Amino acid sequence: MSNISSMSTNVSAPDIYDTKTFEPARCVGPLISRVRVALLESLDRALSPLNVTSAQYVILSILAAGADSASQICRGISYDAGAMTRMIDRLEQRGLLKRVRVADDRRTVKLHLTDEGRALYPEMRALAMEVINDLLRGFTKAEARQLEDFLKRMLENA
Amino acid sequence: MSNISSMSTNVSAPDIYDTKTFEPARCVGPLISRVRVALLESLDRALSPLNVTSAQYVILSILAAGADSASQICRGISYDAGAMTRMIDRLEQRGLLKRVRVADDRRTVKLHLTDEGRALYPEMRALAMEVINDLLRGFTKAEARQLEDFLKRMLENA
DNA sequence: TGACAGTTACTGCCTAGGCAGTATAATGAC
DNA sequence: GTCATTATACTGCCTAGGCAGTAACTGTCA
Repeated sequence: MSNISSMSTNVSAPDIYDTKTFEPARCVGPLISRVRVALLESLDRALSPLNVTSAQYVILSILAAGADSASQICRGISYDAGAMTRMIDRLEQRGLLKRVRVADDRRTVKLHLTDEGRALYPEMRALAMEVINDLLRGFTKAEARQLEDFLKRMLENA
Repeated sequence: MSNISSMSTNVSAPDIYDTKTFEPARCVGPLISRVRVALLESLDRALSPLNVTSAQYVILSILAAGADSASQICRGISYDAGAMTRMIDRLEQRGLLKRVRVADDRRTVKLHLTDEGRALYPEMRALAMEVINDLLRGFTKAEARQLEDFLKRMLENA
């Protein structure tokens, strides 16, 4: 039993990996990294006809989900605030959103999709969905739900 | 059914996400990214007493698994060759490995762990194993194997 | 009211990966 | 044996995120 797990619970399941058999290059760590790279590459490829990067899509999808300020988005996905300022610069220059200063709190800038952003977002979303469906090709829905559950549990453990 | 999946197989399971219910911010994509960030943060924290970063550990673990040249490692983990040159610079400066020019192929530099690297690696490996075990806290071994299987299948789909 | 802490956005600086181009060395075709 | 192709490592340039510091602003509480 690892030190870390014994700190957080004293009636725990056995550890998954043990010193004898643990192979760093074959465990879930590298697998997750490689899946993420593969996903982002596919996503960038799929979105390139729209002249949008995967990183830009991520921000827009959070905006579309209801967030409307930079700090809100940063908190939501643990994104650096400085990087966010520059990301918004790019999205604004690309014409997908605009900064709107509001009177009731003059620190914040609200982020509004432009007409082009609003028109393009459903296409991005459809392309992203295709990419993920393709990555999950051959999965049953139950397996996909279980994968989501596993990932959520890992996040809760972190 | 998505265009992409219908291209690769014509007798396929139904797509996991559909246009009506797909929520970009809640699907497996962001989950995988966040798990990866959480894993790397924990790993950096765990390795910091050894004055080693998670990225450096990754390279060393591949060396320890048998690879011994830069290009081999780059191919193995899709790592940029230019970035690798500089990564090796840092690892060499840190005293964990050394470049060794060999006579039979004078293009390549073989990478050898130094005594310090060889001595430190088992500690890194143990710390990394603890981090991953902690992230998988509460998982049964069967669940962990299934998670590995899911990730491998996604990689094969990519 | 006014000091003060917290929030928000932004900027400069640093690090690190991606990509293109280069030099050297090995390999293969003829 | 020579020449074209490929492999390997490296370099310069670009982009982008992380971090620290700053300015403007808000809310709180003495």
